[in-house]
Amino acid sequence: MEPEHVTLRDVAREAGVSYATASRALNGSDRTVRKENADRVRAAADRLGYAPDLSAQAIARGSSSTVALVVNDIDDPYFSSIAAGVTEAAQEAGLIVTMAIADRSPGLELQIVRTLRGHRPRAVIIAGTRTTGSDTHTALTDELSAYQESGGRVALISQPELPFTTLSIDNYGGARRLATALAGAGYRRFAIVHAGDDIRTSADRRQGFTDGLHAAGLALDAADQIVTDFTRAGGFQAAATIASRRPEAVFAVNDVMAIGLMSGLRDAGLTPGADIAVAGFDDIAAAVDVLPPLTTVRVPLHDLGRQALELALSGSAPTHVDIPVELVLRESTPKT
Amino acid sequence: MEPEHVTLRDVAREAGVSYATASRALNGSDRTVRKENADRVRAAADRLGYAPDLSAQAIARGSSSTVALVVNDIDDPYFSSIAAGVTEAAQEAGLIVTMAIADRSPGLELQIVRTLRGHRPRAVIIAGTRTTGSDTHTALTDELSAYQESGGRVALISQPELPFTTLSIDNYGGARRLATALAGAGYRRFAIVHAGDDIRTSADRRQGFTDGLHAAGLALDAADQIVTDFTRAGGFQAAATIASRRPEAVFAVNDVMAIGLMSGLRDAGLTPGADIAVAGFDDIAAAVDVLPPLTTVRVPLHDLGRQALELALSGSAPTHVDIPVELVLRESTPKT
DNA sequence: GGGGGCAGGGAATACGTTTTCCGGTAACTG
DNA sequence: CAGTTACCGGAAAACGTATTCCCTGCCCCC
Repeated sequence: MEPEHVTLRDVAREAGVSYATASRALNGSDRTVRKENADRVRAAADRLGYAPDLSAQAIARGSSSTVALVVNDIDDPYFSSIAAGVTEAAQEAGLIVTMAIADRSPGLELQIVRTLRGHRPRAVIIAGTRTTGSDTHTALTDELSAYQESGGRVALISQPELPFTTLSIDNYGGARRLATALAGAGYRRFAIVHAGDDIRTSADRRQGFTDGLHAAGLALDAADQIVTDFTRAGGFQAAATIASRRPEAVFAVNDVMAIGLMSGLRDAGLTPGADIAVAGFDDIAAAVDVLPPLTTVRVPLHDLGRQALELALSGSAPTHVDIPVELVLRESTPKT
Repeated sequence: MEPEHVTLRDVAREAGVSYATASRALNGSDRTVRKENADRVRAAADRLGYAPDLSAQAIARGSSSTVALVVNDIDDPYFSSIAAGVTEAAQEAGLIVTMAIADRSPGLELQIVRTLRGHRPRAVIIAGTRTTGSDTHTALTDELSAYQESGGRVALISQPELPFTTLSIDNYGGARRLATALAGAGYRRFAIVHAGDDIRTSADRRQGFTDGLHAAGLALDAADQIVTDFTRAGGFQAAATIASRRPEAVFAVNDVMAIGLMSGLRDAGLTPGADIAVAGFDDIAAAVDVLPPLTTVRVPLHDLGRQALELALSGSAPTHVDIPVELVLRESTPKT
């Protein structure tokens, strides 16, 4: 009924050799095995449908063949692009990805890292929304340090305040250049839709944008800085306030918020791109399919995921890599 | 320098008990251990930063705490929504998800399933694009059968021709009802943008749609059935042909294709919803953010992922579950 | 006070691999 | 032809945990 797992022993018996020989024949060992025996073993393995137990391999070899990935929300294109890059690179390296979703909760993130550590992954990649100053902050640092000291690799995405290898998106610079460009295009009265400053990414982008405006001699009223959720729904909700303030241009600190905002504005009777300019950040795939196409700042998310894994696997000392971004002007911010 | 992993033995020594006792104290065992000892063990574990080696646990217990998930492209909202549902349910069950990306290649999918089997996951969920009649088809069936017979659970999404637990989206019925609705709205000349019939999902939706048209007394010229890739790019490319044929309404067999098509049409000087109606299938999040909002057929992707995992874990005999879909008429197909 | 039960601790074994060590055979070298 | 390699097979240890089995000591009951 339940044919217990076919094990290396079974293969060896079937092939008429010791299981040491079988082991050597089936995976790359430095020891060579006579061709005839090797063939017999492989044939037996095929016949029996043998698949090596990766847990047993991991424990015997002392290192597993997995990498751990923590994201906030796999259904958000920002994270799914990163995940795609990480997974792609992992598969090329013959590694398997274990993925966990932190649901934007630092507590959950910490708990996840704890659990994942039990897998003894070769590397752990965290693409979270680091919130500054929380108490779980140091707990996470401790956990990752312990992991790193026992030989694990860590790479973080956009959390430069932690003492690990980090890939930093140029959030500040990108937002600042965006502000400069919009001011140059003739816009004068702005609003910004952002999340709480405890979310680093949001805070940096907001700061970059306002600094860019200042440099152009423009200021931003507090009432025109609308704080909401870091999601599409957040952007959508902000539309009501924006509609009542009627700025000439709005910067939403990421594309999903910007897209939600555009839908919300339309519901309020305003046409994005005509009545009001809208810009976002990230250049997710959907940015080019909304109408009007969204002005944004391109972040090479897919590559970012790739690089994060490659950097982690390379095993270099903790380092910081700056990921350049690129301004992408589209019709949502027409020249005035 | 490299403090080797702290193991159960270390914890036991630190706590002054045998490691059998430590093992019993740290995870739920049927055996009870004196409270004083249990506390000492837990304290020691905390102090040393002990995390149980899940591989070792898996091999000792004979069952791991992971589930395997295979998707075609995590960066596609269809799959990322499913993945979100699967992962959510897995985390609630205390399980960890290992994810692999098959990149729409049956061969790769097979290879992945082989590798994943080595993890001895509690369940494997496959959300692929089953292509009918390929030679890897039976190889995959064999592989999954072997896995299932050794105690594993399998759940597939929309691949009803395989002898495993399957969640079938009502692709045919949804597309057929869509056709009926569009015909009822007054459209007469149609086109379909679809993928090759080797992709079951595409074939079923195409068939449902044309059958629906037939029932309404309408027919579809072969030249109005455009075959292209099952992706946004595929839809985009199809726009040129559509623009030259100028049907009144186009059905793209999924939303990402429909959205690509809309962008392509616009580039060709046609306004979707005004010059030409467009409908898709899936109701991905972006469907409501494009302009005009996309008429589509809603598939509860997130729930689908959840159910797939729950069904697999429940361990019932292989069964087929029908996932109902819902027509969602939006402005991309205005009443004529 | 003696016997039976039971709670709980520890030694040892099992899990499925890899890898070290040992031994034997065949092929070279001088 | 003897001695040294090179090659290769097998026995056994190791990895970190769960679990079985045994043993001790205590409590309870008659």
